[in-house]
Amino acid sequence: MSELNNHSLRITKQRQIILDELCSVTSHPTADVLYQMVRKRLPKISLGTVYRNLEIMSECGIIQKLDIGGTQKRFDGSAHVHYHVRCNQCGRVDDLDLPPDFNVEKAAGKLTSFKILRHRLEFTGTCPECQS
Amino acid sequence: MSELNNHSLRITKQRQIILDELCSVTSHPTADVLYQMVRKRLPKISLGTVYRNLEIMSECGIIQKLDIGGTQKRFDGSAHVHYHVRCNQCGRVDDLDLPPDFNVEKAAGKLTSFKILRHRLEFTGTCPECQS
DNA sequence: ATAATTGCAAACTCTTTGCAACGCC
DNA sequence: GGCGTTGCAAAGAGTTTGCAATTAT
Repeated sequence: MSELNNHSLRITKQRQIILDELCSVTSHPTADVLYQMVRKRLPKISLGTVYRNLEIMSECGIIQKLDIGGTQKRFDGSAHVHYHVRCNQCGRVDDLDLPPDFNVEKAAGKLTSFKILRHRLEFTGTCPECQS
Repeated sequence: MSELNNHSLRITKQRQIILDELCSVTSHPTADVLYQMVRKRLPKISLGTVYRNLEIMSECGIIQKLDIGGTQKRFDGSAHVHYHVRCNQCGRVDDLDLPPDFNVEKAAGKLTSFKILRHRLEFTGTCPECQS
């Protein structure tokens, strides 16, 4: 799948608007939420197109696909490495800008015969709205 | 090894054998792999029963449901907090017994208005078999 | 006795895919 | 014009659920 990098990605209005909408937002929307957002500007777009483009853009490293707890994948318009908090009640996902700890990858590397490539740290908590 | 007693949970042979098989293994099987394992001892068991019991037992804290990358959930017969490495090529998941770092939860708590409850640290790497 | 649990199959949710028409380069 | 991309709908994968029969306590 990494040969997608060699494909010339065309700039279609669908792709542009999906990326626009995703980047316009600090939440980490699921594909269907993003689909609803995009439909306000492109009423005829299909959900399949949204999925296809999110897949392609995350493979190209333009965006991130998040595989956080919960049944649906979420998408992040920012490609830089950072951590996340997920609300155990409503599922909301926020960024958590703790500095990425790459030393922990070295420590892990000493405990396993896996060749460590990256790590993911996720917090579960209760968001302010759900605390009341 | 975990016990089923203590809850209002009945000890059925299905439940007992599912737990037995899960605990007999250091891998982190998906529901369908575990189903195949259990079927060798209980050929008439249904996949739904396996799913139902894994759900119930993880809710009771007897086992853990892992929501690691990949399309299927995985299950861990051990309920103690620990980290995991997942192979980016074959999907195999191993334990990684780095001591859980609860200080990171305190640090995170200072950066967010979420009330932090727990954290999850997962590594991605290439397993020995896939390195060749 | 009675309430939890089971097997079965159908339903459900999320995501992917085949295909003919379309549109960017 | 060529070929990547789209909309549509159907298929796929994984999991959950309704129900009547069964079983643990």
